[in-house]
Amino acid sequence: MVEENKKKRILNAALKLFVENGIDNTSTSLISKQSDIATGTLYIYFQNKNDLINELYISIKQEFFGLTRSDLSKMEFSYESLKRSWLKIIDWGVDNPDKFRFMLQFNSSPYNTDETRSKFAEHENKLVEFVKEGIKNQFIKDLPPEYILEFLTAHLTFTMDYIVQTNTKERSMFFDAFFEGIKLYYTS
Amino acid sequence: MVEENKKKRILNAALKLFVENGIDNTSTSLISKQSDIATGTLYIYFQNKNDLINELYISIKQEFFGLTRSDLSKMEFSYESLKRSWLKIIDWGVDNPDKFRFMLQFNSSPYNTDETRSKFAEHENKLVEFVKEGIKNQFIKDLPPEYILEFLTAHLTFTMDYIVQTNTKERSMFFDAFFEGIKLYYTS
Amino acid sequence: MVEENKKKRILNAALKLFVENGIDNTSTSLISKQSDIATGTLYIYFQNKNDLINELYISIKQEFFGLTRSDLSKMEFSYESLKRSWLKIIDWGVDNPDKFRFMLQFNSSPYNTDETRSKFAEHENKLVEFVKEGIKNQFIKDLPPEYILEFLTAHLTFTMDYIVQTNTKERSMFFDAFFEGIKLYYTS
Amino acid sequence: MVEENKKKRILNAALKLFVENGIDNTSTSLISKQSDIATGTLYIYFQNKNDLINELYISIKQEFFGLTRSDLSKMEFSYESLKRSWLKIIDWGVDNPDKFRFMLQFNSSPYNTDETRSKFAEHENKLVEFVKEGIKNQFIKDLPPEYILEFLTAHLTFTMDYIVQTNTKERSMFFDAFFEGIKLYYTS
DNA sequence: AATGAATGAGTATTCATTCAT
DNA sequence: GATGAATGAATACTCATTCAT
Repeated sequence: MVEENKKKRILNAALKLFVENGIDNTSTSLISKQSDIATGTLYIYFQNKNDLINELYISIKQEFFGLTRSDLSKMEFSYESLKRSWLKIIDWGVDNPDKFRFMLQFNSSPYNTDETRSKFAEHENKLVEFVKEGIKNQFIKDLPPEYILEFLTAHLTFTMDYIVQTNTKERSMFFDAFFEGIKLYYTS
Repeated sequence: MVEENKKKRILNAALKLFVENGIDNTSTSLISKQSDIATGTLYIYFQNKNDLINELYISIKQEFFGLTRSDLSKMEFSYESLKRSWLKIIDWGVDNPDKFRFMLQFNSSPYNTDETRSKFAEHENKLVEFVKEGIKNQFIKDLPPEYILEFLTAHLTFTMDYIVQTNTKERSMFFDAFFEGIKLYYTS
Repeated sequence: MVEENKKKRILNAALKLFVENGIDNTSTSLISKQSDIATGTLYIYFQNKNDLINELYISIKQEFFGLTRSDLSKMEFSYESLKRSWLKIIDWGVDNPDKFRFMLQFNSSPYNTDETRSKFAEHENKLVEFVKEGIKNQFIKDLPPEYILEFLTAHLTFTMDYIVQTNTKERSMFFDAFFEGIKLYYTS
Repeated sequence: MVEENKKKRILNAALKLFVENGIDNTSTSLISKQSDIATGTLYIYFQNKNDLINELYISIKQEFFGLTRSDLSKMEFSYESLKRSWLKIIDWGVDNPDKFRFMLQFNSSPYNTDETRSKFAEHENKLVEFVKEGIKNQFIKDLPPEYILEFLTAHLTFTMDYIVQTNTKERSMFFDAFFEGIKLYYTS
């Protein structure tokens, strides 16, 4: 009987070590040791190191996208709805700093291939639609939707970082610093 | 006489390979080959691989900070002055995509230690002063200056990326998307 | 009750895989998979991989020697009797190319130990007697009987190979090419 | 300066170990140890283990074919000329039992690919021509030339083996056992 | 200063075998 | 008997670094 528990242990150990020392400076044997399994056991649960890295990333990214998936399908674009999602993500990042750091690390690594990216195309499309609606309804500026999404991601990322490092309780002002940059001021 | 030329060749080859394949997937022997020198020669110019990586980063980061150094000391905070610096940096990034990519890669890698960061404390302080002045003079919101600087960095980074990838000529709208997020709207 | 059927399945799968990929490039786990049994089950029927290899060889060699066993005990040496046995063996090899190939592979491998060879001493002795009779009765040249037997084996082997590869129907000429080499021409 | 001597040492150690324990039961680290070099040094001289195996085979096979190359181009087919070549090969095999054993081992291994075989096509063709001439001039039977060559090879192989094992001085009778099998008896 | 052959610790991965269920 | 997850020693190969020339 495959112990799902053991796979979890491997992924947890890998996450911790990857964030601490970098992916390439973490040997599979160290992961095994930290998971309290034999070197060969890792290869029962993962075809190879690359697979482990990818599976870890995908599971985290899915969790990440899962945070806002339900909101995204129902909600209409508004300051309030966007802010609610934004806060959810920030809270998750503050609670899961390793997962969040690993995502960053993976994104700017050679492990991040087109193939991996394509796995999340569907969700990306939904996000684009969401932003387009905001533009059409004149809530936000007519910037390229992809630009706005990358702005959102970058803003979330460094804000999360800042909150974790300074341990501040501040949230609203940070969100506004983003939103006021993209919002459309009515010209009468 | 140490041939400064040869050192440059090594750094150039390293930069190219690091960006293409990642730092850890680039062997020193490959760098040597691409630099048309013997494997041992690299170790005349650099103590070890780590040194080479750090020196490369430092030289690029210095070039990067150098872009705005003179401006920073003379100028007073204003929309125009900030925008001018912002544009300089964007232009540099568009002209030197490898340098810019490497900076990103390095930043989110285990090579980025406190020691490396401390090398640029002076310049960071100047930037903080610059921002504080903007806050004091009520040009921009009373956010933590460090937060604003990280915002600026993040915004520059992803905007540069976006510009490089889409090859767009647009600039002003992107800068405004940042500036309107932090600017202070007078309440009379 | 040990399922003799299951053991057969293992041996058949092993034979096929050994011939296809070589003994050392065939893992016991692959043999298990091809036999539709669990990895551990193989070790109920065989003490270890070495045992499996040896048992497979012995069973095939016994089948091989069995082809001519009855003939050998009754018959007197003659061109006809030798040819009949020779043809039987060729036919068997053409019908069982995998068994024949595996015998070759095993023979020139480090698995072929003195211990294995000694298992067939009795049959070898009978063969020697058969050849000695042919020499005594002046049918064949006075060469060392062991030499003649190895000649016979070598000739059978490469001829079988040639027949399998070219798919020829020719037989007699090939046998004669051997027999005329060892037959004694009467000098009156 | 590449020490050709060191490469020789590796090839010699490999040959010895391959014959003793089989190719697959000989680790590259053992070869290094026996050659008195570091594990990594082997990979300066050979791209990988497979390369080492192939290069070893090719060098031996070339030596082997070299034995008779000059004879082959000048000589006309005759009992005497064939016998002279045959004796040269036997002598070489008796003097170089490891090389001869390795050739056998390699031939019936999965390392023997079409690519390797193709390397010697030219020499094989010359041999075929030589045999064809013998057939045309009615020295030997009208058997397929390829069959005759395989016969020759098989006969040389087991005869060499027999001579090495029994340490006999006999030669002529063995050659005749082959030649009388293929020679054409004139029918007037 | 420059070379590049040599080093050997370190890496990902395999696989025969065991044993609790 | 049967299972298959688990083991860990062993393997081919890499690569940062050294040093005699």
